[in-house]
Amino acid sequence: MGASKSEFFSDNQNELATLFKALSHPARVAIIGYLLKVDTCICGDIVNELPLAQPTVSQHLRELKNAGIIKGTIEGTAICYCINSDVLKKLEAYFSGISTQLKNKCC
Amino acid sequence: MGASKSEFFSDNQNELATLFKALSHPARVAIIGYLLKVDTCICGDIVNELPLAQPTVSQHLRELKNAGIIKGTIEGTAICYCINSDVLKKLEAYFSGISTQLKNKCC
DNA sequence: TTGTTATATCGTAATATTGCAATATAATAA
DNA sequence: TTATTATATTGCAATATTACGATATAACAA
Repeated sequence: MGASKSEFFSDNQNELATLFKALSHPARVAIIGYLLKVDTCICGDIVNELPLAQPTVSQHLRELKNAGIIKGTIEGTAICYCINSDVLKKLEAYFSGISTQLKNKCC
Repeated sequence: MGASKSEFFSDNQNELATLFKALSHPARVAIIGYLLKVDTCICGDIVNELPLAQPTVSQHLRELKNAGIIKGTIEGTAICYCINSDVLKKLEAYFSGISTQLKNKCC
């Protein structure tokens, strides 16, 4: 097969899985780290930061954008990418919720 | 190609990507949700909770275990799975760290 | 022993991901 | 206009993931 049976799972489960999939490659984790490190959102040098060819970086950026984790707006010749803080707050809430639930467990 | 160039990224980036990959399928998100819901760690009925065949569920459990997100110990005929809270705390810390860094940003 | 129950592994088909060369597009500069 | 620069898209090969039937294993029951 190869295709996930996503129709059998809840919207929330599918949404979370999509976000995690977007973050499931070290290049994309590195992109997030770089966007956090630079002070501004104007950043046209992500390609130079990564050990990958330009089309590959572009593909990774698109996956992060499709998942809603980053936003990109055209800024003249360059494109300005920045983190979508709403989505990352949702993920933070997911894990802090898990942490709360784990407090009373046996292991 | 198909193989990630993980050797070009840091250990931390690769570790995070591995954890996110383990969570990047709705069935595995559902397994985590179920393990949180049940009170005890003795849980031999994960297969019945999911709309997937037994070998498929076993495969998903193995991926979660390989990533270190869950632990499984033999309990007679059944196997007792439970969440590895250390790993989830690491993920919680990752996102709360991001949230802190985002406070001073422009978007 | 044989049967049953719970879970894992094997094998394989369908599909998805990764990476990049080649090429396209789109904005600005000369 | 013709460059140049920045980014995206196309096409394709290599590899990984997903799913499950068939089968194996391992513990316990009769």
